Amino acid sequence: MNSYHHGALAEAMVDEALREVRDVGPDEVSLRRIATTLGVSPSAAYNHFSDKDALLRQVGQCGHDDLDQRMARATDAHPGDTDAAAIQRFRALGEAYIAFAVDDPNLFRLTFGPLCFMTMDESKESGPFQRLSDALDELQTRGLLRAGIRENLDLATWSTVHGMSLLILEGALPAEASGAVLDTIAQLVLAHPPR
Amino acid sequence: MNSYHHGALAEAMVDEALREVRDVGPDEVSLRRIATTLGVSPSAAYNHFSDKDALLRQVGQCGHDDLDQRMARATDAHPGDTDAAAIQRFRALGEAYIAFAVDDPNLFRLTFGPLCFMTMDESKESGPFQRLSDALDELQTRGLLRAGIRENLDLATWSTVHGMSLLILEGALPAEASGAVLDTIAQLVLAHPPR
DNA sequence: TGTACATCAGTGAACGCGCGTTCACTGATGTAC
DNA sequence: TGTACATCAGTGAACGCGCGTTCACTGATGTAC
Repeated sequence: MNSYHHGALAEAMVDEALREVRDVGPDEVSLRRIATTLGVSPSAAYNHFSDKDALLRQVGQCGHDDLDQRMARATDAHPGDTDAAAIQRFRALGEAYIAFAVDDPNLFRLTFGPLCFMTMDESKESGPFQRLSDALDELQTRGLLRAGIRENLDLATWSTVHGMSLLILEGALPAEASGAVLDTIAQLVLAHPPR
Repeated sequence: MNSYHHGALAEAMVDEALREVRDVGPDEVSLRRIATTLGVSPSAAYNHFSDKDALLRQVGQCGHDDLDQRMARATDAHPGDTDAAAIQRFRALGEAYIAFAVDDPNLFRLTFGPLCFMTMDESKESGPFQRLSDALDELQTRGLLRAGIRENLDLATWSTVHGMSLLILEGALPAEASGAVLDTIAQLVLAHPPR
C-alpha cells in the first residue's frame, strides 16, 4: 500500500513492456521509459530482471502463452467425434495462428524473433506446435489424410502457417487471402477434400 | 583519383552497409561507423542518400536481387523439356530460397523485413514469387499437379518456403530437415508423386 | 587556350538525444527471541 | 508485546556511450565562351 515499495513491480513492468512492444515494436522498447511510466527509478528493474533482454523474454513468453490459448479455444470451438469436426479443428488452428499474428503483430514478431526463439525440442513438449501435430494425428487416425504424407507434415504445415503470417505482416500478402490459402492446404492434405 | 572526392561513395556505402548488415544485423547498422570505415565524414552520406533508411532499403534490394539470381540459377541447373525436369526445377526453387536464408540470414531478414517489404502486386511483375508461380504453371500445363489445386498454390508454397526459412533461422527447425519437408511438399502437390 | 563560374561532393563541428547499467545508499518490512 | 536486526525493494546520481542529422563551409571538377 505504501508508495515506497511498489508491491508488484515485476508484473507491472512486464505489463508495461507488453504495452510498449505492441505500441512501438520489440526493438524500440525502453527500460527507462517503462520505469518512468510506472513512477519508479530507472534502476528499480534490476531487482527483478537481470537485464532488459530478460524482461523482453518474459513478454515473449506472454505471446507464446496467448497463442497457445487461442489455439486451445480454436479446438474447443469445434467439438465432436466426427470426421467433419476433426477437419474443422485442424483448420481452426491455422486460423488462430494467423489471427494472433494479425491482431498482435509486434508481439508475434517478438515471440518468434531471435530473442525468444525456442528450439523445436522444447516446443514439442506442448504448445502450438504440439497442438498442430495432434490435430494431424487425429486426421491420420481417422484415415482422412492422403497416404504416406504424415511424416514431416507437421513441420510443413507449421511452416506454411508461419510464413503466411509473416507475409501478411510484411504487406506481401493481403490478410483476406488467408482463408483461401487455408482452403488450399486442406485440399492438399486431405485424401477426399470436401468440395 | 584525388582523395577529396571519393568517386564512387554511394556504391561504396552500399557495399559497406551490406557488410555491416551481414555482420551485426539490420538493426545494428551505423551510418557513422560506415562513414568512418570508408574514411569519410559522417555527413557525406547525405549527398547520396536522403537518410539511413534509404541506404538500408538499397541494401535490401541487393538481397532481393541476389535471391532472384539464385533462383534463376536453380532453374537453369535443371534444363530439359521433360516432366522430371519440371519437377526438379520446382524443387530447386524452394531449395534456393532456403539456401539464401541459411547462407545470408541477416540479409534475408532485411530483405523481407518491414523496411523493405514489397507488396505482392509489385513482386508479381517479376522476381522470386513470379519464378515460383511460373514453375507451378509449368507443372499444371504438364498435368502433373493434383486436380483443382492450382489456385492459391503459389501463395501457399511461397508461404511454406518462407516460413521454413524463418523457422530455421530462429533455430526452431534444423536446417537438415528442409530437404525432407520439401519432399513432403512435392508429395502433396503432385498427382503421382515419384516414390 | 585560358578563364570565370556554377555545380558537385566532400569537411568538421555541433545539436540534441536517449539509452542500459552500476553504485552506494536508504526506507520499509518481517522475523527471532 | 517489544525490540534488534537481516533482508528486500526501492532511490538518484553518474558513467560512458553512440547515434542520426543539420549547417555553414570549401576543395575539386567540368563547362561555356
